[in-house]
Amino acid sequence: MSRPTVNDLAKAAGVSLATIDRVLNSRPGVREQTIRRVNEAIERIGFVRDVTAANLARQRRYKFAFVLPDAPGEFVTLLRSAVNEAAAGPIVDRMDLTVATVPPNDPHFLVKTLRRLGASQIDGIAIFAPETPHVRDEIAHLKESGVAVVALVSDLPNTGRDHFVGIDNIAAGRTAGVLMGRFMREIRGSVLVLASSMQARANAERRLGFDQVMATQFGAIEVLPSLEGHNDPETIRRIISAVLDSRKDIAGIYSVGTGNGVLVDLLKEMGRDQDLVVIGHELTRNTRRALEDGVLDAVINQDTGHIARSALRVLRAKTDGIDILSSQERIRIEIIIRENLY
Amino acid sequence: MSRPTVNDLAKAAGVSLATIDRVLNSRPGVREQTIRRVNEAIERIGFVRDVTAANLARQRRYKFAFVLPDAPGEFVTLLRSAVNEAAAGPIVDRMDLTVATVPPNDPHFLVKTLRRLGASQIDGIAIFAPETPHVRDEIAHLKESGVAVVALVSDLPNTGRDHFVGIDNIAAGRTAGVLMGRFMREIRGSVLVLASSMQARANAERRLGFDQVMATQFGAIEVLPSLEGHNDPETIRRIISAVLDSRKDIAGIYSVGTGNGVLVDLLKEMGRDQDLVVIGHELTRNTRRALEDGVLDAVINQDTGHIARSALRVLRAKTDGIDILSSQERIRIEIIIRENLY
DNA sequence: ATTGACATGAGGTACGTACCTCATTTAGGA
DNA sequence: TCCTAAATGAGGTACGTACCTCATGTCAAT
Repeated sequence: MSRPTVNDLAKAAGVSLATIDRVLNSRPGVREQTIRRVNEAIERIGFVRDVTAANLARQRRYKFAFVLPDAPGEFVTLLRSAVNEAAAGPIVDRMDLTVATVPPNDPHFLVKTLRRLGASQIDGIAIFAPETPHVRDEIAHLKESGVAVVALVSDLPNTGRDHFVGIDNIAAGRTAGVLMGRFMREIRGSVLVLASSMQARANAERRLGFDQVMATQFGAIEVLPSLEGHNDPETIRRIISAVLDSRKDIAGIYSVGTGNGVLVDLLKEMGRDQDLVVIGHELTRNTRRALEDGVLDAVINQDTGHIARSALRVLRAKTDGIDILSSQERIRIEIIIRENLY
Repeated sequence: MSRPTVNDLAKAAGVSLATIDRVLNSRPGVREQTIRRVNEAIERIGFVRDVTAANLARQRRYKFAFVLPDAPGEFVTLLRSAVNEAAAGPIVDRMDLTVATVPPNDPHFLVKTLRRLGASQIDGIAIFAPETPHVRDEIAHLKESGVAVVALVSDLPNTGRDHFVGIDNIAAGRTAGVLMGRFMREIRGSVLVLASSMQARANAERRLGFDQVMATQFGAIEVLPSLEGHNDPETIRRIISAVLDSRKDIAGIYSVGTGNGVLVDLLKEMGRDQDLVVIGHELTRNTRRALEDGVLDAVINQDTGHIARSALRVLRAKTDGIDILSSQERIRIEIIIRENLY
């Protein structure tokens, strides 16, 4: 009934408390056969370390860091806010949390930041950055030092990171594609695709998923080549209005990334805010308003609050060597329309 | 920098540790002015009780119970599974969790169950049951005894419960309505509405939301009176096929509750599995398969895992007298199609 | 049998807080 | 001023575990 303690475990293994401590904390000076005996007793009586008591005894502070890009996009701002909100809640009990910002296209600076963090007795790092060979190497070093590493939003699949907290962007693009095709009354015409830059892996994956669905399920709709707005309002205005002016068959717009404020304003000015199917990503202040105004028909969202909390839970679990609850840590591809806004 | 302890607080308030203990734990024998002095010191130095250290000292076990209906529906089965899964995870540290089952239409048995739980030194109860005057009274008693009460899935708005963990079913119905209208290529014809029973408050609310949207945004679509299947496969088959046979203008089906297995099978048998827009609720094994097969076009879901964990977090927070993180505890109205299945 | 190195045990203190007992102080009334 | 009741302080033990020191035991080699 009651939870077995280290005293129970010592009795069960036939050793002293000091030996239990040595085995549990991998201290030197214990024979293999004694270690085996203790581990068997752990299985036998179902001993589970009381992590909160241990943290009290050792005055444990978990040192975690988020490494976020210093990018102009709204999503990063939202993510930073979410990290700050999580930092003010119960999840950070006994945690020291650092947020490090790196320029988005400077792998050298990123590596330097990771190195600095690695040298500061950090327990875990959540990284939102693209994968490069140097990043891969640095993460390998972190792993060797026993630092827990979580890839945030954008996976780092070849780095040996402990966990990925984010969505499958191909599936997100597919989701957008299905909604685009289903929301159109007639399967004809063309769809304009807007992205900040197709260099970003997430954007490329979303476009790929979108194309898959449009080609297989809505073949009579032509998906136009991606227009790159580079987060520049004037560029976005120029390229979008040029296409809308020259092609009369545009039936929908898929905005692959963030930065939807300019797009929404432009559609309103052109009087095209109610006749196109417009689908974007990420629930920001701009996309919220656009959903409410009916300019945006749906937003494919990943909840930054869930992402921030999940990263912290995973980092803590990895540091403590305990299991995570998979269903809790699976970030959803959320479809948001006006009626289910939250 | 470091977190103030009870020793720091004693110094700051100019009293002994024993007095601090008396004030913090509301023990008798402390003058009002001393209490005031301690509370001012708490504000001044930002003392926050270390709940985990206190729990260790007092060998605290939280005693929580879920009161669930013994109903034949899949959703309750899913919810029970979710509670069991949560019970196997880290969230139940120092918790004793009980699941009590009550017949769905027996308020008397429910009240008896609540009374029994209330008499067992329970700290908190999560209740999935309809609100009746007797239930209201019993919850009032529980509240008087300091028991935390969370309404689960179906709100108990006039009971003084501490928190509601669930979705707004009117908004869920509206969401279904928007998808129904948007997924139709032509705004005409009629929609068949299937419910287990319209007596259930959730079902009535969903139907209300659905009607609101259909009437205001898709007025040329006729929404038929609800058909009540009473969770009986034969009844469901009979009433659905009768309508589908007699009316050739049926363009969509809205299934308000659960129990979609029979509906899906029948549509397949009748060869109507690909030409209707079919929208249902709750992500169950049946609706998953139906989404994958293309019989169901969308499912409006509330994540039972999130609900179970949220209830436990809220009950624990209420018992400890600390704040909850609102954004974490807001249950989403999820739109699930095949591409964003999880 | 003796010695030395390694393994293990015993006992103590610490973490922040709860809770208990008994001694001391304080405040108010006669 | 004295007495009494109430308020407060002082000190100790407990929770489960970490971590330290030093004493004791074990084993292998000489």
